[in-house]
Amino acid sequence: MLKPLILVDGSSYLYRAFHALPALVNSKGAPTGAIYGMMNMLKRLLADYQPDYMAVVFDAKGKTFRDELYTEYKATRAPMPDELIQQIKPIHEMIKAMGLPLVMIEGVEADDVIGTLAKTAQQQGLTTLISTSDKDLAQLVNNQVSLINTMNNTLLNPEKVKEKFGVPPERIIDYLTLVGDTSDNVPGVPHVGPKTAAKWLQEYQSLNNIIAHATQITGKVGENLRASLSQLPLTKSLVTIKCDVNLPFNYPDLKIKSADKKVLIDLYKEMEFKGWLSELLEESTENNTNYANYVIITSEHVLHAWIEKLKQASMFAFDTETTDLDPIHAKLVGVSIAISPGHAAYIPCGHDYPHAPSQLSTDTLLNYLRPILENSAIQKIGQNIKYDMQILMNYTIVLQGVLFDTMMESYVLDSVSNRHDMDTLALKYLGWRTITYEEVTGKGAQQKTFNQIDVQQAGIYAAEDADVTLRLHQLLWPRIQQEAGLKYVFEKIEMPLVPILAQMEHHGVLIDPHKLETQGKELQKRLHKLEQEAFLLAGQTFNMNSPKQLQEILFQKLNLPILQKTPTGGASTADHVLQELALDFELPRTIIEYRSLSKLISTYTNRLVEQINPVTKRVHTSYNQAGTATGRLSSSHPNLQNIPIRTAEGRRIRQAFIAPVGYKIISADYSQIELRIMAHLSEDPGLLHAFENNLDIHQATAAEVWEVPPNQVTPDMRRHAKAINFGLIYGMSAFGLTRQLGIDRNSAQHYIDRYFARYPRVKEYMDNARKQAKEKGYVETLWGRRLAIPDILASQIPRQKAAERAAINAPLQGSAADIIKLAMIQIDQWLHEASLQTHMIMQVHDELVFEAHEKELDRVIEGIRQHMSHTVHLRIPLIVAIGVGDNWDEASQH
DNA sequence: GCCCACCCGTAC
DNA sequence: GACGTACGGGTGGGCC
Repeated sequence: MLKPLILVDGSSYLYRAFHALPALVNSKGAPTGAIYGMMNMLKRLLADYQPDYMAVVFDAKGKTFRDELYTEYKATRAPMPDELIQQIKPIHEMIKAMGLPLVMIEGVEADDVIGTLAKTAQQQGLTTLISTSDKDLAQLVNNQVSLINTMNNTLLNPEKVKEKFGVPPERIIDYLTLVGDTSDNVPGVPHVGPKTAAKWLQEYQSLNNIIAHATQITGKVGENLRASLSQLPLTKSLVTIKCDVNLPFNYPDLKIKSADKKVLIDLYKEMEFKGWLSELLEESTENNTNYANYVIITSEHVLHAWIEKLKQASMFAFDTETTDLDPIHAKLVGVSIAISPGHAAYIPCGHDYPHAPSQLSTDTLLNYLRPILENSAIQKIGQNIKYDMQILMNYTIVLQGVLFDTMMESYVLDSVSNRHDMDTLALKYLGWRTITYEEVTGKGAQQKTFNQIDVQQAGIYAAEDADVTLRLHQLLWPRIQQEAGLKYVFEKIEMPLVPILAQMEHHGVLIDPHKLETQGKELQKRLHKLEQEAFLLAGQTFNMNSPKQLQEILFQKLNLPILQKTPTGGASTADHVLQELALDFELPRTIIEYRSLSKLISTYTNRLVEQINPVTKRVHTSYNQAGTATGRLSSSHPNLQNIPIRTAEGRRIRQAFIAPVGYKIISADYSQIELRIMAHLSEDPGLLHAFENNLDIHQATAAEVWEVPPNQVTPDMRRHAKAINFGLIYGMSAFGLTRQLGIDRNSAQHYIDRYFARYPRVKEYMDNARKQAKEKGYVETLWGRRLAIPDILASQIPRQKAAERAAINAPLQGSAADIIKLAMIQIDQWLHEASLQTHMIMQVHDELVFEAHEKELDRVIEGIRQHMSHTVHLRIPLIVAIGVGDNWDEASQH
């Protein structure tokens, strides 16, 4: 069988690669993401089909026949982004260097070149595979021509075209004529989309026949069709791909030539595609690979030599390999180190599959490493080193001298991109595709733990991790050093916090499982009763946990009014909707109660007990230090930052967070910290005055907005003022306030106007935040942490508005995060220096929780208060509310 | 059985 | 679309 001719729609792929893939840049700042994506796709095609003939076709300059026919053709298309333009020349060079025929014909669109080539090939009896992501090309499909979408590996043959569009390939032109193409600014019949077009074509077979029966088609779309009749021929000629273009070459010119490796190597170097570069170098020199200088150490004398090297080195990168992602359960399997780029070693100590080679024992290894790891004068680099710190704690090693964590370097440079794992960073910054953990261990049911992995294979993987960590640091650290604010945040906030979080996670929080189990059983009973009640009211049984089924019962069966839709168009059953319905109906009331209990039981009572470590009797959360866009921490497994507090039933969960015998729980939280930061940043006299005098801020706000003396503020006024204050922090609109307070739009707007009249500098702050985001693309915290606001220039207005709200909120939330992090660092240092037996065990954004020894209670409370209040100095005081108790709930009552 | 989008609810 | 930042449970549909 002859190999197929492959035609690549280069232009469409370049666009898709550009938008779908992360925006890579090389160290000179040149964008390379689209090039990388395009090359990836071409390499896949070559590997999958091993073609002899191929053409990579791009649009070229010059007006086409479509521009002549229709002056508005592609008129609404946004100009090509600069980052993409810069990548076009390199990708053309790279394609040529690979030996692939590059086709660009002035005045002819890529589609028409592809159509013509496919037709010619067919006449010669060849099969053709067109690689594209553009659906318009489906019109070319027949028994000898199919489309392949290399992005998701889907093949479109005639049957698949029918399946996808509802019409066969020979009707695709008719279909496209009816639907039109908004991206090319080609008009179809208004309000006719894929569904209607397919329906009509099934009914009338062809466009011509539809036109002939246009008068029979009823409704608004029928009218639209009749109104469009005169313009349909134009649309048809615009969407029809020309298959008879004059081509200045012959089929043999499309033969793939051998690659020019020298040119390719230079290009890969320029783009910093290190993985492909090493592949090529490996091919040409056989032995020069990235991994050539990785060694596996299994003898004491070799290890000894490396230990000497480490003592000499000014810094090194290291990484631990273990049996478990969860550091509490993990056992050490090996350690890797890198002392200069490419110069790395793996020391296995815990591989235990059948016939594993002899290794150093964990004890021997750690005895050699301990003096190095505990020596703070020897600088270490890690990737997510909090994890490695905890592993070493399990072996009583206290890691010192960790100055750099590449995960935190990445986070400080760009807190908005939410991936800071090593594989992502290596690709983004080094163009290096690392061996992934899954590639080594497999996944799903067959996944092995690292101790079962072949030592040789593990060695390459592990040594690469250390090597890449070192290289990432060498690239990222200079970028941080250039910016004083980022340097401060990295050196004085994030890195000192790493060992503190490691210690908090390691220490854990004591939980009383019996309390939770008792509560769980009670809740289960009540839940069952509520369920029976609901079934009676609904007149049938259904799954109360399913919003979908619930929605059918409420709005279809019982015909209750639909008060709000979900973002995807369904009828919402969210709490506030049910609250409203509950005024008139009984079932929603039952559902509300069921939901709140069901939430408690599934997320808290049951799950929390399951997550207690059987050995320590504690839960060991994991704080993600690089997880939020604003600088806050997040917590998971379990999430200790969303334990209920608002309801009595919820607070029973907190009662299960207990102190061990001889200890008490202390809870200390900053009062109104974000509003205080708003006062500081805006320098608004009204706000400053309120906080300087430690007034009840919501009462003071109410007094200002309603122009009454503070002592005449009613509870309702205060409640409204509180909602306004919170709303402000979030950049809320009059609409939002309307919904929050259940008042009409005009009153809401009036409140907001009054507020800004009374606190004019707050308004100024907000305008400035928007302005800075627009000008610089980011806003900053008080300490110079940068918070990117990428959507601020988005074309969709709602996204832009959301970005503006984020720009207002981020400096407030982020500065508060900076403050509490600084406080944690100071308090931790003080607790150590004073040799106190008190442990910091949780952080909940504006609250710190401690386990304090009873005999030092008074001293610790006063110390915590002093440190938290005076960590930083703002224009107004920071007030800290502190409570003590046998459990977290008691400690939260101040 | 695994993965993911969606809806919903908890915290600050 | 309408109030910022998170994590996570259950459902239900798609995929292998």
